[in-house]
Amino acid sequence: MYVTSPCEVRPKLPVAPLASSTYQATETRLKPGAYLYFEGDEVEWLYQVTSGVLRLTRLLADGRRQVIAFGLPGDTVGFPAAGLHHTDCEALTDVRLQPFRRAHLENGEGDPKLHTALLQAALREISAMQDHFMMLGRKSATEKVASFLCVLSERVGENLGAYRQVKLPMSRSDIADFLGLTTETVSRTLTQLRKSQIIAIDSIHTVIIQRPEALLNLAEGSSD
Amino acid sequence: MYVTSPCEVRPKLPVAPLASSTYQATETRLKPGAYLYFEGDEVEWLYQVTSGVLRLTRLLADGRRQVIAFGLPGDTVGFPAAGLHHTDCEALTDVRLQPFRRAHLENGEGDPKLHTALLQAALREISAMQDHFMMLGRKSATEKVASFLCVLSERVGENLGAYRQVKLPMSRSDIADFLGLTTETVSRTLTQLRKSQIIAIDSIHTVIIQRPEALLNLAEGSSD
DNA sequence: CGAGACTTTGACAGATTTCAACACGGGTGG
DNA sequence: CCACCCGTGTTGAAATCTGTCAAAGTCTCG
Repeated sequence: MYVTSPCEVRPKLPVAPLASSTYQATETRLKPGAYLYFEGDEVEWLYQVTSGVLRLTRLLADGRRQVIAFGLPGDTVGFPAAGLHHTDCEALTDVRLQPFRRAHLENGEGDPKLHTALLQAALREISAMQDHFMMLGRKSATEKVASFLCVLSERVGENLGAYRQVKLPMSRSDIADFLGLTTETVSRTLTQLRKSQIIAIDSIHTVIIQRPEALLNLAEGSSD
Repeated sequence: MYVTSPCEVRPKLPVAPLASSTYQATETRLKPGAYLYFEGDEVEWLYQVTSGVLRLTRLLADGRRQVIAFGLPGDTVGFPAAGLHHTDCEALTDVRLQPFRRAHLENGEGDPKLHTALLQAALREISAMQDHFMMLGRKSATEKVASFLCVLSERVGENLGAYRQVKLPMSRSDIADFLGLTTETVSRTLTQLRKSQIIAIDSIHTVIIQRPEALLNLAEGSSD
C-alpha cells in the first residue's frame, strides 16, 4: 500500500486473486512479528496478501529507517531486483498469503495468465509508487497523515454505524517512517484531527473517521 | 534516474541496449522542450534513452509538481498502468530514444528476449524507486543535493583532469521538485557546497566535483 | 542590446524536529 | 488479584531547518 491521491482511488474490488488456486502452492501463514524475508535474500516466491498486514522496510547505514510500504489484502509483495529482495518484510498481524513462484513472473512458461497477472501487479506498483513520491516530497504533515488515513479507510476500513472504523496495526513510528515524519509529529497530528472532531481515537490502534469529507479535504491540501 | 544509495552504485555498464535493433522500430529523436507523452495518454510505446535527458513529472490539482524521475541514457521510461501513462515526459536536451512496442512488455509473443529485458527493467525500476523513498522521506536538504550530484556523476559525469564534470540540463526548480525541496534551498545548498570547495559551479548548468569523497560523505549523512 | 526568465541572496516566518518529561496500558511476577 | 515496570504514546518547550517573500543579479534569446 502506498499513499496515492485520494481523487484517483479506484473502484473497490473484492480482493482479486491473481489466479485460480489450482496452480499455486498452498497458503502461507505468519504470526505477528514473523519475518517473511529479509533484504538481500534470494527471491524464490512472490506473495499476494490474502488477509492481515505486512510491513516492508529498508534501513540506512546510520539506522534511519524508511517503511517502504504496508502490504494490505490484495497487495503483492516480493518483487525481485537482480534476483534479490530489497526490503525486510515483517507481519504486523496474523497474515495469510498466497505464494507464487518467482519463475511465474520472470518466465511465463507454464501459466501465461498468472505471468500476466504478476506483471500487471508490478506495473501497478510502479504507478502507485509514483503517487507516493508526490506525497513524500510535497505534502505537509497534516496532508500526509490525512492521506494515510483516507487510503487505509478505503482499503481496510469497516463501516461502524454512520462512521468508518480503521484499524492501525502498525506503531506510530511505523507510520512516521512511512510518511517521512517523526513519531511525535504523527501523534500531534492525530491529536489535532481528534480535537477537530474529524476523527476519534477509539484505542491506540483504532481510529474512527467521523467526517470523511473533511479528512479528504485535508488530504488534498484544501487549506485548513 | 532515481537517487539511490551511493553505497550500492552498481558497476558501470555501457548503456546496454535491451535488444538487438533487428526487431525494433527506428530510433526516435526529440528536441529540448518536446513532449514524448502526457499523463493520461494511452501507452503504445516504451522507450529506452540512448542519449540525452528526459524529465518525468506529475502534477497535483493545486499546481504543486513532483518530478518523478529523470530519464538518463540507459533508463527505460513509459511503463503503463492500466494501459495509460501516469506522468508527463519532456525532453530537456536533444534526446535519442529506442522505442519498443508496449505489447512486447505485456505479452512476450514474438520476442521473449525483449519481453524479459523490459520486465527486468520494470523490476529494476521498482527497486530504484524504493531507494528514492528513503531519500525523499529521510534525508536532509544537503544529503539530498549531494546524493543527487553523486548519482549524476556516476551516470553521466565526465572526467575533466583530476576532477569530474557533471552537466545539469534541468533547472533548479526541476531539481527542487525532484528532491522535494524549493529552488531557493537547492540554490543555497549548491552555494554552500561551492564555498566548502567540494564542488565548483562552472556555469549554471555545469558542476565540477572537486572532492568526490567529501560529497559522498555528505550524501550518506556523515554529519556536516 | 533589451526583456524576461531563471538564479542567487537575504531576512524572516513557520513547520517540523529535537529533547525531555509525563501518561498510559498491557504483561509479569509477587 | 494487584502492583510494578517497561515499552509505547502524548504533550510541552525550545531549537533548527526549510520555506516564504522580496530584491538584486545573471543569463539567454530574440
